[in-house]
Amino acid sequence: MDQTHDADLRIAHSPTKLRELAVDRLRQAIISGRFAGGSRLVERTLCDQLGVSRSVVREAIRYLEAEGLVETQGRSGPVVATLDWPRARQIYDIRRLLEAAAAAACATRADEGTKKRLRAALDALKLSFENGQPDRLLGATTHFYQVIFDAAGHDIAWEIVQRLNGRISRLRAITLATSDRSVSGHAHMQRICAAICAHDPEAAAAAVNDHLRDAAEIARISLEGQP
Amino acid sequence: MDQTHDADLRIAHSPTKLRELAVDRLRQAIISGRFAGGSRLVERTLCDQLGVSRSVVREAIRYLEAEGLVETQGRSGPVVATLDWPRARQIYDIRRLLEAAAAAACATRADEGTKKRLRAALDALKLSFENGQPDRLLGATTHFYQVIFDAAGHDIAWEIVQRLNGRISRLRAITLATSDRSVSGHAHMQRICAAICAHDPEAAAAAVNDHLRDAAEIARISLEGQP
DNA sequence: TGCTGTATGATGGTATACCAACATACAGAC
DNA sequence: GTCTGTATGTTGGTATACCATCATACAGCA
Repeated sequence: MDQTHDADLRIAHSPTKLRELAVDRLRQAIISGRFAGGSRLVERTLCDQLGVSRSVVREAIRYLEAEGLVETQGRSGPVVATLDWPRARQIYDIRRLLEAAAAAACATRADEGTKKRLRAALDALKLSFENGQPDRLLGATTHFYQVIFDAAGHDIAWEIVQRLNGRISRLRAITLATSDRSVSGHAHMQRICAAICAHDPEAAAAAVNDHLRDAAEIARISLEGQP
Repeated sequence: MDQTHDADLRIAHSPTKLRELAVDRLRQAIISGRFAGGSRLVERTLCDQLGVSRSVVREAIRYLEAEGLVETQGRSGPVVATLDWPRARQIYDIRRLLEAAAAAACATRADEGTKKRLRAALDALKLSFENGQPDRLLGATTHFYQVIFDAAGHDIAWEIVQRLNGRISRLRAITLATSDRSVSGHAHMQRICAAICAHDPEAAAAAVNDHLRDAAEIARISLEGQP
């Protein structure tokens, strides 16, 4: 029996569970700002909104708690996590370390396929800058960095970065779209792409560092309300 | 009414929930190897073992899934996560980035209190090396690094490192206790402590890098079975 | 009016019920 | 012995029940 043909028939993905749908829906609602930072997530209300039982809601909340998007204060129920500048700064710092390392690794090992995907992601990113929809901008940026992390083989770091990005999602939308920057977000990513395609890990890491430092400064102004 | 006295009466911590106890107990059982990598975690069996209902067990499993200690494969129930060398290497690499950054920040800002705590942690560590119990060794090492992260103000990085350490806990016990190292684990930490107390961030980061590189190599040999 | 006590409703924590799906054992036929 | 069909048991996913605790409203009293 030819093993190749067996593989074709394999059912690789199980049906999506209600729980998974609920987690995704809730995560999106938090990230999009529909549930603002500090707001209560009342289980029975969420049951009505999501159309599922409390079991599903509770399990979803446990996931999101572990991701840091939801906090459970001692004696009252779950609350959407809030974000102050000191914590945001930590998140930007960690991202800088992990993203710079991934860009450097990607620059070392990028093949033609990777470069092609990266340039395509950069084109899509340029379109979404022109388009002006923040969600598409976020999605395009995420995809750009995902290409880098995939090529670098940094799966676990990507998980961590995705989680951290979830926690600062509101900020990210603002910082990406901000036009009063000395160097645009798109220009930063062009530099990252160029350094990777030139197989220059140090330039790639430096470009990521610059990008994240800029973004962090805009975030700081946004959160602290003063330049 | 004196506000100071009000603060004394405040009930700061809510009673521990069954759910929290179950998470801790399960986490410890996984970390200690009682539930080996790859083994099934059957909900009803865990209910009997923990003496709680399925709700509590399920919610605990959701947390541990989000932490990466438990994996849920498509069509069968939760399994204790396994660890191969490529993933372990990623974890060591990420730890190196985060721990080196924390040590450098700690070296920059360490006050006398911090230095004192660090030296005390190092003394306790030396005792546990002599003592020979792996769990105490792990605990002492964790405490040493916690002092560093606290002083550095890197709370979020510490959360991430703790989680990553949970995933490689078996490996950590082995690498810490290994005696056929060119530089002992304790000696590495002495160097880290000395660099921090000398306010030398670069030396602190370099010492952490050396420590983690050594540990990663021992882990690789342990997982791949060849020097 | 302010304070206290009581009733009611809302909410989270936990236990249990129900069902579908899957795994395994067993009987019967060839 | 091998294969098929059926029965039974196990397990996960989801819904619901129960209870304790807390918050709020309201009534009564000084």
